[in-house]
Amino acid sequence: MARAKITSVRGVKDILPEESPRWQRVEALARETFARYGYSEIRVPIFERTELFARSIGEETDIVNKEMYTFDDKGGESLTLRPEATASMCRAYVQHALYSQPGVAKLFCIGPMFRYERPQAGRLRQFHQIDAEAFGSEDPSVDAEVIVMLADFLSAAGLKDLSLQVNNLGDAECRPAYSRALKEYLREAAQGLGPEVKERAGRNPLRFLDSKDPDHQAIIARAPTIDRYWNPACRAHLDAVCDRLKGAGIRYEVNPRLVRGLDYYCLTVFEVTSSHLGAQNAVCGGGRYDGLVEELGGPPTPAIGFAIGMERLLQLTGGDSGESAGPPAALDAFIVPLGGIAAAEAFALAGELRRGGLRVDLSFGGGSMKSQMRRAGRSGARFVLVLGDDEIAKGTVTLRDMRESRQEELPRAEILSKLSSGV
RNA sequence: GUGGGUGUAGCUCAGCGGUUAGAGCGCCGGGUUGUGGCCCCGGAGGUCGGGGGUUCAAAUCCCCUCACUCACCCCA
Repeated sequence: MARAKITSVRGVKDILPEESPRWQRVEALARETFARYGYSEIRVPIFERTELFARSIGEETDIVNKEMYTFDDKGGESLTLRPEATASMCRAYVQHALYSQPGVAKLFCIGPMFRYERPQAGRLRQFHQIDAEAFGSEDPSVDAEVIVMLADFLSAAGLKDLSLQVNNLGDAECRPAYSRALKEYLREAAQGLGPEVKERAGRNPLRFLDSKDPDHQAIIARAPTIDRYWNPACRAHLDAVCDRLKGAGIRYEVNPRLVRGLDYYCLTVFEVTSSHLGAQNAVCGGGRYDGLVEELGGPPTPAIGFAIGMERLLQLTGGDSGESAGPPAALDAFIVPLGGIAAAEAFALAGELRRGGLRVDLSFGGGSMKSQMRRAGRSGARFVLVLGDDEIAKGTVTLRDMRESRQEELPRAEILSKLSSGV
């Protein structure tokens, strides 16, 4: 009898009716908040040419090396499900010449991302991000505004116990010097570690600072930090950002060991973490990427943005257990037909009431009065409309108030106005 | 890709070598010729994740495998 069940793919989740209202609330809050800062929504495709991600995120990153969902379409072209949104937004910015519009282009995008990783707490293969990007200004005030908007949104979402860390990764002038110094230090310090670790430390030394391995912590703690290598411009940029943040009353911490996993970041980077999330504790990460737009064939365009992890954010609101909020949308009325003729009448009545703006459901499949009333009770509707032979003969409907356990018989023509007036 | 934990009803779990595998919740029906919730009664629902082995006998012990989960790498 039962055929083999087809289950969802590893690392992806259904968002069930009882939880989707929470998603909608968060998305609405993001739209409202970002609009107050002058941001407009852009919706970009969830797949792009593989080349786009390879070129923007960086050939040496884990995302490009091992985490992309890449496939050839029927025309033989290599496409990839987006692992992040920034690259697509830059592509769209260039493709549609949004740089020719005046001022800073402020865009946001909400949707699913895909990375082929082993799932764990707070990490899925399909996950969702709220992404905001500001193109066209290198003013540190824009950096600060982006962070203030983020903080505004997170606090409106009700998140507490968050930690905001800020750093400056340097520019084309001072970063290479730091990178060299760190590489040299690691060559010595990482002697006793495995070949794989040493190889990685040599190829991308900054990323080593991100390691959680307890054995690495001592090495990281003694490693040179970038703050000693900042040139005056970078230092001034960070100071200006911090100044604005202080002015806005934002609590933050400068962490000279904060790095990001994508190659395109420069200057300002930041991360928001929570202590209530487990190992994957970043709710949001972001930073400046002044070279990326040009790299993708656009004019030299400074830009900065961030990505918020929706699943992680939602895990921090309303508790993990999640109060089940009952039916998705409370019904105004539930119709119980008794008998075969009544079914057609009930169907028509439901239509009238719905066109009148009410939320109405009805009992399908017949059954005894008792079982249909049970359905009515569980529907959560305040009012039940009973439509049986008696009522049809008289042209009436029995209106029962489920909360008060009272009922009255009304002419059918009066039902809509009666319910619309809210009892 | 690597390591640990867990897989028994829709859900949460008990049973851990011995007749036909259980509970609570949920679901369906009945207790009222046309009235929900509370209560009472009844019912449906399980290849005990899958495969192999040990044994007179396996949900229970062993091996393999798959899934879920947590952690590493890395990131939202």
